Amino acid sequence: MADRFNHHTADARWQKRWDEEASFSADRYPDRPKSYVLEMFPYPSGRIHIGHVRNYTMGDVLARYKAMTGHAVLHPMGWDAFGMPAENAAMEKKVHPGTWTRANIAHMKAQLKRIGFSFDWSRELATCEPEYYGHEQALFLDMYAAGLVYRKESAVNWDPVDMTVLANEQVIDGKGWRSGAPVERRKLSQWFLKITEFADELLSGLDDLKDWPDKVRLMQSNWIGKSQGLRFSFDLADRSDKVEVFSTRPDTIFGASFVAVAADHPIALELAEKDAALADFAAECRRSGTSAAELETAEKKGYDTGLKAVHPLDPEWTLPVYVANFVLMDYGTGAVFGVPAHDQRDFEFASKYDLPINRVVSAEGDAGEPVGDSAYTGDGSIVNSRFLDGMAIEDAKKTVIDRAEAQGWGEATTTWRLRDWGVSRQRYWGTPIPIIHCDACGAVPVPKDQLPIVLPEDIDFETPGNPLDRHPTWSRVDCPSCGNPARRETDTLDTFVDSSWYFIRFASQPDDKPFDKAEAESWLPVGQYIGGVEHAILHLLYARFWTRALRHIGMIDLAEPFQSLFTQGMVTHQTWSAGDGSWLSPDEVKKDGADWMRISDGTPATAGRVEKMSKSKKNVVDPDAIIDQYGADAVRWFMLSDSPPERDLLWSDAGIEGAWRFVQRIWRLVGSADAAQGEDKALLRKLHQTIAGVGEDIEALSFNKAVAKIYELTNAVEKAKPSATRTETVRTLLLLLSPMAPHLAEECWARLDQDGLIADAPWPRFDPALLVEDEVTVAIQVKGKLRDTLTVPKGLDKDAMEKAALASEKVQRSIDGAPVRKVIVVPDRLVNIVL
RNA sequence: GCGGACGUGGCGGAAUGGUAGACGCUGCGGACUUAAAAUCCGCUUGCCCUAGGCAGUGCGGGUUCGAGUCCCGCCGUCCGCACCA
Repeated sequence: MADRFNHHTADARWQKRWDEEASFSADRYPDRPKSYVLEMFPYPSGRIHIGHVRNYTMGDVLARYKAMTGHAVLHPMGWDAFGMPAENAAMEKKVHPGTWTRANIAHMKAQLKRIGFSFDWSRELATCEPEYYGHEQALFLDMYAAGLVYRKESAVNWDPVDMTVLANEQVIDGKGWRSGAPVERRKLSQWFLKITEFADELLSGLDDLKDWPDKVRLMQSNWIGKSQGLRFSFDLADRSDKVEVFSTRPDTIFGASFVAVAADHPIALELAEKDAALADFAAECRRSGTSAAELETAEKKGYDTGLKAVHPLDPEWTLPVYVANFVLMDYGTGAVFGVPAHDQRDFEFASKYDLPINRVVSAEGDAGEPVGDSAYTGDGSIVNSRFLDGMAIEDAKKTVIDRAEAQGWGEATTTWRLRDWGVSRQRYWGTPIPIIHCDACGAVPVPKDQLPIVLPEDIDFETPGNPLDRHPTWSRVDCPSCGNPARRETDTLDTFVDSSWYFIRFASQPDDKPFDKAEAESWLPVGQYIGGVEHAILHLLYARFWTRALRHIGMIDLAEPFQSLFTQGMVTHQTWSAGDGSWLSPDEVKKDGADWMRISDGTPATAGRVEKMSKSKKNVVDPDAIIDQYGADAVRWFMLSDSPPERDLLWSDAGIEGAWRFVQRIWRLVGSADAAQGEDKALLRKLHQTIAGVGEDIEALSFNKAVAKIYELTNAVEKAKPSATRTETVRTLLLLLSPMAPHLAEECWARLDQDGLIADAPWPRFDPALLVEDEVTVAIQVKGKLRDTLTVPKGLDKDAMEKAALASEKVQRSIDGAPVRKVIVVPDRLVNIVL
């Protein structure tokens, strides 16, 4: 028997066995309780990276554990295969997006197989195939019929040189990433899903998601942004029309010092026709991207229209009306009133244009003096506000709203930060929207029997813009309604639509419909969903909405798709750079004494910060190379060790080598097993404590703690003398680590002549009676400082503990004759003597 | 700018308000070896260093018999911000 675990032969041997026996088929045990374990499916970018490995290893441990604890497990894998990178590759490498994507999928699938994940590959899917997106088109049409889909004008980033729509990430410092031309905001007619109709239930539904991280629920709640406020109109002096605004702070209405409208507000547009300077300013406002981060970090600018708005509570009081770049027509009413003393953005604006800063909320204990160099946004009571003076903020809000409603100039309104979901993309590599535009009939849904609407293959990426739009024949069709020549919709769907229901298709994949209701419901909701925290809002909110929309149209009886959510951290790595500032990859550098040098020419290299692994910084490691060298199990083990899974994991060579050593240690330990007799009580207790602890830790996804416990048990076995207990402990240890290091466990299991696959073995049981220790070590403190520890029988009563503590010589020395004022005793824990 | 999180030895981290540093890594010393690798044993928060003591969980306050943990205020880092996925 070799004295080393040979991962080259063992990994492949057991992967083949699992395949042959369909060990991970979801249909294998139809009578068992069902468990659905899902990791967020990857975008097929070309190669698996370590972040994927970490994500799927966590899911795999849970899936294997669930199988061992008697569940039928659905653990599928697929590909989020539509999206921009394929189009970029098409432009740069002159390869068709489909060819590129499918080649990437084949490569990445082979990579995943080498790691031994327990995926049921028979359910694999790729969103770029008509077998998937055709069903998505059917669902879109059902939602259209149910009134959940509509069209409206909405702004996009427009590159005037490339004549193309840009994604936010393609806008760099306000310029197109390829052309370098300043980006403009341009309005296009686009398709929207009515997610706002579900805003209330998406918000209240968060309360039921008890197994989601609080931070994700809070982020979603803030994103949905329900707020109660006052909607009212300012009369305009010398004009007959009004400006309608909404405010969540009507209590500060006497602190208002200006009104601001969006550059696209009807009043701004009208005035700009006669005011060239305003027209210039509005054009400048439009010369920026559409992203919120960009708009809100831009310098606040405004243009005084000369109009005056009349204060609703004082006809003598007028406010200047500005056009401002931070007010957007898409949000609320496209107009706001500014209260500089109590809103930081308004404060900056007022400071710049020399507008009054009237304090109307005073903090506890101040007299309401003017605010200093920033707005006051805290709690307090109302001042300088006539009939509101002295009220608390909430009372003042209610008073103003009541008066507005009584006097008829405004009304209480609930508004949402959440906006409807714009799903139109002016791109080729996405799901075609199954709509036909007819001059006579308008937008006509494609009849379902004509689905799928398949993307044309003969496209060209030589000229920028949407290839579907430029295709000579694809969009030319007859109207399904009147038969006259008409035109296909050439926008495709946001890829977030694809990922909003893939977890349902995994559970049920008939040919003739998106999924079978009963079969899907038998698996859903997903028991445990695992993915990156970067998806905390958009993907997860869209998937929650889509599921509710499916329920709304009667497709599935389910509100929440993901019962439990876990967001894992990133994988980070040291960075290195050369003298000229360019990044160096880990295999381009080596240690030179205390410093680093470049291997190629011996010039010094600088070790930089630890950062998220990324191609651009070259601090990536290639899973293939690592698996070749150390084997799948060492990589898996390292992914689970040390770092808590929700935090970032630092990749290091020392770490993976440590994991590899552990694999070999287990191999040697199994080789040392013998047929000795006799019981080892201490080891038996340790074993049962470990069985209980590891099970708990895996269920809580605290893999690093489970790993630490397995290390402790391994240490204990190695030190133990031969006994029947020791032999049994080695065998059980294999079961405990089999979800994490399955190839090693199978190989050792066979080496011990155990029957069958360890993947099919049941999880070991523990005896609760064996978990309890007879003796405990208690801390003895004097004035809160540790002075001694005592070992006492478990459950010793308080008086006896106090007596034992006072009997300690070290304690008496610390007390030094001072009178004891009080003694605090926590049974089985500590004694604190207070002087 | 707005929203959310995180911060503990040389490093990753552990710790129901109750012995801070489990477990792993690194480093140092030792055993084995002709030698090396592998393996095994010991030490590894800092300071004063003798039994022992003092300080210590990003910084500054507070609550408590007792705070890494709870509260208030800072600083730093990371994630998201609706067309990256």
